[in-house]
Amino acid sequence: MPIRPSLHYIFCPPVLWRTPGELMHIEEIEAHLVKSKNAAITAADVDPQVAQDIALAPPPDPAMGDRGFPCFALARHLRKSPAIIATEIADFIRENLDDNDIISEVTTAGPYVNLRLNPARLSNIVLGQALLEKESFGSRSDRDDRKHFMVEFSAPNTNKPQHVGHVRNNLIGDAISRILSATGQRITPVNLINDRGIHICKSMLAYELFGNGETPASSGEKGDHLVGRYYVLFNQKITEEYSAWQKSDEAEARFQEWLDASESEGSRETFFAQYSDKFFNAESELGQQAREMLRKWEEGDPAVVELWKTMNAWVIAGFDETYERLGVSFEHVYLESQTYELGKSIVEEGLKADKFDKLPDGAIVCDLEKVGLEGQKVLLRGDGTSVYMTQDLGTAVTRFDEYDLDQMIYVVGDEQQYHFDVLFRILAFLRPELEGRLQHLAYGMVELPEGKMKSREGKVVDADDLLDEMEELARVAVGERYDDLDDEEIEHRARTIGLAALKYYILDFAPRTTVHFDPAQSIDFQGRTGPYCLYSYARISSIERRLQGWPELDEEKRTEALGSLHSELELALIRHLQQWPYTIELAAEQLSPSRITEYLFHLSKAFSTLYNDPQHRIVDIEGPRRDGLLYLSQAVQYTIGAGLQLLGIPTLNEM
RNA sequence: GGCCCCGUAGCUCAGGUGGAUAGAGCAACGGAUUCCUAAUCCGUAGGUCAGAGGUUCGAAUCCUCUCGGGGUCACCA
Repeated sequence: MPIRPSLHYIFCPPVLWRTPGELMHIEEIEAHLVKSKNAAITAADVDPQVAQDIALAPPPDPAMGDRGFPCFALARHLRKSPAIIATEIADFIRENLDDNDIISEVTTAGPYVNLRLNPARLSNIVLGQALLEKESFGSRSDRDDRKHFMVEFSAPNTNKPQHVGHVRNNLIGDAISRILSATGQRITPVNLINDRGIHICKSMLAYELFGNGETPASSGEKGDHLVGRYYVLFNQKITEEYSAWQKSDEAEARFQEWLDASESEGSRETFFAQYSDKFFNAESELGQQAREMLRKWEEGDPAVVELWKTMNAWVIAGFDETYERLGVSFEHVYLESQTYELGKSIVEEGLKADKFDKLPDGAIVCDLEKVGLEGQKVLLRGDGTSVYMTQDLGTAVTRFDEYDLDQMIYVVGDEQQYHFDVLFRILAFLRPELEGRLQHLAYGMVELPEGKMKSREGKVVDADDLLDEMEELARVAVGERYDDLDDEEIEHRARTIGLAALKYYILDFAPRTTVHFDPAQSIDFQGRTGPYCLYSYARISSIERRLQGWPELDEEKRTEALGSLHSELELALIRHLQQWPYTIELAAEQLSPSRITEYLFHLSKAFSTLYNDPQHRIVDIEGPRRDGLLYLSQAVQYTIGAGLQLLGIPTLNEM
């Protein structure tokens, strides 16, 4: 994995253990290597830009060195073979090393130049920084180019409980907020609850018709689940109504009209499948009632508003419980019922500025050719009511104004990519200063073995059920290992382990990936998992207990201890820790928490390997190297803890 | 049909501006515990990176085409 020179990682300068003239930060090591490489290539009379473009990367085998780079690209400029150039460049670097340079060896392997770092120096710098920064190792608290990001995620509808798809959204949004925060940016995480609209009226109507006044209290059911049951019921009822209607003469007439008009050979099934929306809007009795309910809601009809308030309160209380269990939170929660009209004035303003057009029926549209796309987009209906786009335009502008934002990130499924493309273009068209300041973090859908989840049919993996199952599995696993734990401790461990398993599993997929989720066998506690990382962390705690705390040495003894780490397994861990700050940057740059899960597994794995190695049993080792190993373990623990923190996973000292 | 995403080991997935031998987990097979937690470790096996062209010293990665899967193209959200 090459280190990207474009990463502008800047550490807060540690105040301790600095010897004058010594390299002190991880970032300075990288910068020094890049400088040496660039100087040598430039000295060979090559354009500095060419030198800059050649990236340093760890060689395939650590035995070859810490960093290396190829010389192929120089052959063209120097008219010599890459291998000869590599030799000359290696010679130059070697001859120009400072006294006591951290680069301890320069070698070539054919056309590659490889640089080795002095292990004792590397160990002192990397571990020194980790031990100083502790749980915030790799994080920045501030930066010169600090920006204010708002991250919008979750955005549930109040007609049903949340499922795994929402869980993925919640976890990605939460982790990205934490990760960006760790890079020193200012983050405002927000939710936007979709609490109004025809889909909300569906569950309300079903409840009104069939609910018999039951409540979460009377039924003992969580509010969002109760409401979700009526949403499913509504869809059952309308499916029944539709099936019955399909046998009517009128339906037959519609079918014939379609056949004649389209000259298609489609079957009845295809026709009725695609006609269902029209049926809902034009023929359905239930559809008629739902629309009537929406109309009354918009008019402020007291009875409808009262029902709406009651049911939404149930759902939102249910959501709060789920968020609490998941450990995600928001700085501000927007309700669509309070924001859905925000965009109207902005659309009007665009019309006055001649950017939008008015259709004969009064609808205001944007000609998408003006923003580099085709077709047109309705921004406001002819009757003056708003559409999704209206509210998104309004909330975006309002947020930039109210929060003094630099960037806005929407965590929304990739099915809405086109919508956000259009939204961002129209926003930039209206407000040129917003150009490039909005991002859509699009993530793939979560699919079940039997296909897509269907909330309307209740074919979903429910978020609360999933959490329950994870905890139960963890409870069993804990129970198998200990028989002397009190219930409270078992519960605590089961909750943490179950949550770790779920979060790690979900976040280990790159966001773009469509997740194929098999509830029966997807989540494991073995191998590359959250519990695996927790386990490494807990083992280090057990070393601390066994050895009665971490060493506290003076600077000289400590330097000696850290400098005594020299085996391949020890150096492998130190090199992993060296990568940690860059890993956070990379995860932030790519908006991908999976960079963190990946890193944590590799780090935990490297630690487990050392831990199991007979030559590295700390209890069997004495003197400075024992202290060195203890410091190393402590640094690894800080880092695993820091990483899990970015994923929203709490740690355990015993599992 | 237009646009977007994807196709890598039996399964699920990684793979940074193109660089050295394409990785991991699970599953399979074989080992390791008088020991700091076996939710562990070590090893074996498993790949025409969908296919074909092209660019390049060098392609899983960039370009073109083909095939296959998904999404989207509403006055829904």
